[in-house]
Amino acid sequence: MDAHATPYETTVRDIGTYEDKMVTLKGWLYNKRSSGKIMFLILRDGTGIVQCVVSKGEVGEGLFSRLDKLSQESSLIVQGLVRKDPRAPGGYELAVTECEIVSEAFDDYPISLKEHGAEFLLDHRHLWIRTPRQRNVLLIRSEIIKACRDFLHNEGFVNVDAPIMTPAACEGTTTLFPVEYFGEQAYLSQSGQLYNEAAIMSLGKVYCFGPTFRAEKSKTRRHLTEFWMVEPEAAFMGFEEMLRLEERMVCYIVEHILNNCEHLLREIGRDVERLKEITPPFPRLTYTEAVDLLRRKGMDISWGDDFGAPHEAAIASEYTKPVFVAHFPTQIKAFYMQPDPDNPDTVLGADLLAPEGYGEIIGGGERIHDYTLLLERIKQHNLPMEDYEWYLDLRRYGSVPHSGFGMGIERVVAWICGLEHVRETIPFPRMINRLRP
RNA sequence: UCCUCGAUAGCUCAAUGGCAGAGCAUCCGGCUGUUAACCGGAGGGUUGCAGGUUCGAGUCCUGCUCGAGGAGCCA
Repeated sequence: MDAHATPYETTVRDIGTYEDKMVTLKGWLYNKRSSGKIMFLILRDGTGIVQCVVSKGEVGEGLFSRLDKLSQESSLIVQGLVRKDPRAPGGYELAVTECEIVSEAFDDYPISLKEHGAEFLLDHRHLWIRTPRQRNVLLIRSEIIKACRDFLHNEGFVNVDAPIMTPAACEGTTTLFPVEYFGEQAYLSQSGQLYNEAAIMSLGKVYCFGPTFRAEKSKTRRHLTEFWMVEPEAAFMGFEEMLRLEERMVCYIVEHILNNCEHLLREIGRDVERLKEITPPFPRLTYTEAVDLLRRKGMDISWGDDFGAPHEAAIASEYTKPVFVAHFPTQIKAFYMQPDPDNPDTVLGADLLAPEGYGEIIGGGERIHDYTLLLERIKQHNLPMEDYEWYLDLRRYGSVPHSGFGMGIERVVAWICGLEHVRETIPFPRMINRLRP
């Protein structure tokens, strides 16, 4: 192939299929290493990173010196010959014949290839996401979301989306973000569950997938104020059936990521062998068994206490797979939880705790379907009756047993990627003291 | 809201109460196979803010601001 042939337009990902052919690549200058007469431009294009070799003899004095002055993150259209070379990272490199500088970047690009602190990186999140590691995490997030949707559609679930602006608390527990709504007080949604319960009476099996908002002043590596949740809900689905659905869904996601993103995981240093152990069935504990386990481990907890983060961590550390903790005491759970017929002091609710210290990734359960009992619980919890009339309608007109759960996407991404903090799992994290960029 | 820790060059960090420094980045120069390239040179500072102790404070004390980790709450 001679250098004057019309080049193929391609991407770094596919460059191997164009060995010894002329191609053009469009991207950004990630790094540059330069010698007197030979220069290495490290180009990234969104699909990968490739080394472009520029020799003064090949491109001439003029282009060589212009490229030699090029600043980090300048945008380029590079033309050259694809060569296989063991010295090149990735195995292939581009022998540059021509290069068009699309836009020369200012020479003070803040993200260097050296280490930076969390605050600095978050202040520059709009640029930080260009780095290979952040790109990989966002790609894996995208694939996890795709896997959730594929799985649920394969299982016959219909996507219905719940409103973001709502008149009242879903559970009346966590702090909500207030929004002024034409003179009325509204709140950003903290869950789509109640609306899902309406939708299943129309469609049978549904899920919503959207952002949720909690104004809690949490300052931990597991919390965001704006996070994404997938919430499946199904009519006639019992508690046991729901647990098996959760198990299949988590395994499907992990399998999808191992099949499609294993190289991305390895690049960011994830031990993929730990993920290969994620197969059904998941271990199960009742709340009562979990309390016994914690007491045997010397922790100070009594039956009826809610679990804190250290308790969850202690339970999860006993297993290499996610573990269900089920049948919590009624008094520490939400008003809509269905009592366990075998033990009315507990509910048909379960949390799924991820391994390796990532904590709760799913919370769910069977909902109360009896009108009288639900009415009683709404009164017990002092919830504003007028806001729940429509919810009670669902029990007045053809109520059926039903169950559902919510899975926090960022926590799943953090677990699968093996990240220290959920702030890296979402393009632009919102936290207690971070609204920008 | 509480507990713990921190804040020094654009970035990451060092400096026994005694001259404010290094690496990277930037700019200038050198180098034909670099791998977070390397070598030489230059510029770059209200040590978070306000007080205090001291002959002398980046360093010690008080208050404040901002941040990090954790708790509570949760997915």
